[in-house]
Amino acid sequence: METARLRITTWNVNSVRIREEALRRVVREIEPDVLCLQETKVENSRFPYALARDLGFSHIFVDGQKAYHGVAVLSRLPLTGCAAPKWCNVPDCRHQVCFLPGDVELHNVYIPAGGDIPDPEVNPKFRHKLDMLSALAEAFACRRGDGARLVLLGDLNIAPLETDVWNHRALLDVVSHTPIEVEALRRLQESYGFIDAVRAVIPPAVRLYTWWSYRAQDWAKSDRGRRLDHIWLSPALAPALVGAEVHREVRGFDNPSDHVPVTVELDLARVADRAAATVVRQRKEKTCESQ
DNA sequence: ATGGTAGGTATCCTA
Repeated sequence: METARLRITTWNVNSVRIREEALRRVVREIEPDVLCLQETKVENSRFPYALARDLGFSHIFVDGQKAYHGVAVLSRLPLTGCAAPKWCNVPDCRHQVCFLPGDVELHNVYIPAGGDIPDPEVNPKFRHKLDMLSALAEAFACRRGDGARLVLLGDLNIAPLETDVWNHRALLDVVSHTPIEVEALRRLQESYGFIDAVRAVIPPAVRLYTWWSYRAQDWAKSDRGRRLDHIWLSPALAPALVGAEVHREVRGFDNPSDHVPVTVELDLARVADRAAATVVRQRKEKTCESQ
């Protein structure tokens, strides 16, 4: 019988070029079929393609720029329909969309960190963060109910739950956990009815972090983390969810990123015939175009 | 309460 299991991992790698050893170990230990990276910090022409191919990823989709941001999808499976949308009239490389076999539409997203001051009137970086979230929400709201098999993942730079930060009260006015951001993230999630795959597996009552500052003397001992990296599924794909993991141990690797990988495992045999979903989606796309 | 580290780039920006 044909295997329908799919392991998809997201990781803010904080420079793909300096992370070769950690990248090799992550792929060896996690064995993702699809590895989505953020903060690659490299132009496409200088991306380490040979390393990616050596790790078994023969399908590589990059959208990078010099020094800042940058996203990449490394895949063992063919990628089709690749696009790198831009938002808010900003040329940053922060979003990729592509299709995996099984009609799975993958969105690799890197939301702006937002700077230090949580006020959009005085801080343009915070304004940009909120604007990109609302622009994405508007785009997905237009498609709501189209039955697509969506995965939206990446560094969303927001920790929405009280248990997603080491101290809820202390972080209420710290960018990444302010009520205005949490509300903006909630609106994006609700725009299409996305399911938080990680919290569907690991209960919200459990403290869970994906990022620890480089500035701590001992990140593991102080454990002042935040859950900034997420994997969401559309309602049509949610029944395929069979597992989710946060790879905390990766923060303890030599020369680590400050973020750790997050993985979901999907079993596409658990979702309905994709031909039916495709028909619904095409009908909905026509509706949106005519508006 | 403050400042702490890391990566890329080219001397300071971003996270």
